[in-house]
Amino acid sequence: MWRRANVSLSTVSYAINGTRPISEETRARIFAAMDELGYRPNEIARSLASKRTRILALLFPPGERGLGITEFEFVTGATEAAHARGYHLVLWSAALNSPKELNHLIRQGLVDGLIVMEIHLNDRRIQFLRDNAFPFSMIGRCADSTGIAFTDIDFEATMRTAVHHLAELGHRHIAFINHAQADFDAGYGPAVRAHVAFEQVIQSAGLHGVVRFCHATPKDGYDAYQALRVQDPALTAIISMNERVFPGLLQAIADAGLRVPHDVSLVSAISSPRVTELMAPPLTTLAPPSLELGRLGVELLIQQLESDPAEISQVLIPCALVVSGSTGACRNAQLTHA
Amino acid sequence: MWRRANVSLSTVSYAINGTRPISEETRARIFAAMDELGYRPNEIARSLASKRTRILALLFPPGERGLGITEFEFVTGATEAAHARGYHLVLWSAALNSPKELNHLIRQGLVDGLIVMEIHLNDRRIQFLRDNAFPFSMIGRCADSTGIAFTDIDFEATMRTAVHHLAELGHRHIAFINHAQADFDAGYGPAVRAHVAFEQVIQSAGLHGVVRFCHATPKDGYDAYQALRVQDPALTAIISMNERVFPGLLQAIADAGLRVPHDVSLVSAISSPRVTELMAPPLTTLAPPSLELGRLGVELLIQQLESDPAEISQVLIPCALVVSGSTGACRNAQLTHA
DNA sequence: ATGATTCATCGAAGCGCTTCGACGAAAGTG
DNA sequence: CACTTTCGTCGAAGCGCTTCGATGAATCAT
Repeated sequence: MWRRANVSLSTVSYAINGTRPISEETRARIFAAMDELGYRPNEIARSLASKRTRILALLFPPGERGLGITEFEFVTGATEAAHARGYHLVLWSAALNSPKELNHLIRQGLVDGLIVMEIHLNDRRIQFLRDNAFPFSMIGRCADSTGIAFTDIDFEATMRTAVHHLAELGHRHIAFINHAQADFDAGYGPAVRAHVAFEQVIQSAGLHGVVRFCHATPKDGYDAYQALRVQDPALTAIISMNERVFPGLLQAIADAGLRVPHDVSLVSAISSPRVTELMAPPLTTLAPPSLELGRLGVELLIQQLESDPAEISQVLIPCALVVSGSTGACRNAQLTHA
Repeated sequence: MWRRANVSLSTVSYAINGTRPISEETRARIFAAMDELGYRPNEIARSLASKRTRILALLFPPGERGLGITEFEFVTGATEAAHARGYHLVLWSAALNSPKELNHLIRQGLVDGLIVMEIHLNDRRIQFLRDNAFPFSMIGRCADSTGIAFTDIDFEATMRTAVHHLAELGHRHIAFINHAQADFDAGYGPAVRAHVAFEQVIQSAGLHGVVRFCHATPKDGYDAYQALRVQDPALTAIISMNERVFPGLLQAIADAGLRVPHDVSLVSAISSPRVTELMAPPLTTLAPPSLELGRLGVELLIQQLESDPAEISQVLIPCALVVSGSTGACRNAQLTHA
């Protein structure tokens, strides 16, 4: 007990948590004793007594989409934000993304709330959490996200930036290579939203666009370029959601006797410049604000947890355009106008 | 209370934990009631009572070394292993890598043990944990790792694989591009061990080797190649620890009127094929067993925690050689022999 | 049969905190 | 100056489990 500072156990608690007023003199005595003895309150005991663990869980994506750097930065950003707010972050991985598994985990009472990522338009996990009124926030969003705190990429603004960048360089015929058809059909958020945004922006800018789904392999990238040329022979620029198709794309372009960016401009959407700068030429990239998204995922959850009438915020952030060696003036700006 | 199954609270506890024998019939009744009511024992309460939280912390590396995929896979592997063993994994990030911060965290009693990564030869964190007899395992190892559970890349075997691969192709003059001098001087494990291993393997194979430190930028890669050519004009192969130097390396080689792999072979050591396959040509790579290392970090810690006279294991795993387009037969195999 | 074991179960005492109600003492009110 | 407030502190009652010692029933050896 806290005979060391001549106060009762409860007084120590009040001093640490600021739950009740404590005289300046007593508080000082307590803190002095605390670090004299190197004392740290036991988190587990506090959690049990207060019914708040100050532990958050990040629901981890399953396998391997993209190169993982983006996801990794979510984790990094979230971890940092959590620490900054005095919370701990635990990782819950893929397999348990079924409602049943999820149920087991949240019933354990280990965490105060969840950050969910890799959201699909109709996500069973989200529906489950909502039904059970368990606190959570999303990195991404579903079809109907009313009343749910989330942060996501602003796909519309991002696509507008990409298309305008190309349009300013004189490109009129632009292709969009999306994730695989299966991802789109499964309602994977980025695949659907970027698709919709692309068509919208192309149309309102009066440009000519073609779209195509593509698996994340060089081989499929190669085939995709050939198919696209058939779909639109006047094609001079390509925006791709998946960085792994570029080797194939570049090869196909070279095989066609064309050069990047002289004949064809390339933009890598939603990927890390750390990766795309390795390619030759280094790719113009729309870099997602991954650290920020991770950070916000945590912030929005904590806000919801700590504000009395739970506040729900929704934040969209566009990707940053990093212009590099794969985009340039359209070779035949006049021709395509005709 | 557990009137639902007509047993006492303690009997339920024994049934769940297997702490004492329970008749088959009673156990069945208990489990039936459990999932009828959707009951999950409260982890926090168990932790408080049992003084074991079944939570492990992964001490996260700070900033940005490499492209992060390797580190990310540590995290993924560790998370999965932890779940498989019924543990939770929390992330503790960089800033708190000082002993003082670390002390605060472990005194909170939140975690049973630590997995530490990005180990330096003389790591203050390790010294601190050892002095305080706090359970931990390392991904990596320090100068004196006796009595500490760790898993690490087998740099010697890895380097042998790389050099032999090149030697079989006829290369006799091989360069090694290490991390930055500062990392080496700071005793960063991979930088030091790979370096030593390279020189050792080169010597015992009777080859000619040159080594060089290099910052992780294309610009420094470019300069490094030029300097290496001066150091050894007969150079025909380069092994680099850092994938980010390759664009510069490739550029410098092209500027010298040479081609990869026709004139110069390139090997990317300790990096992800997922990244190096994006380059042109795709790079021959020594892929670290990252998932496995993450998994083992957890396994070794748990083994230590659960075995009665704490067992300490140490496991080295070599990188896998993934041969790709950047290595080929040495152009002037005969010439260099002279 | 009878005492000695073993087996399955129960009740009670914590684990180290938070939080509620209470209680003196100092301060404000008419 | 008696009377209500406010302030700072204390003791005790849990939080939901694990674990220890104990108990009664069934099993075993003699």
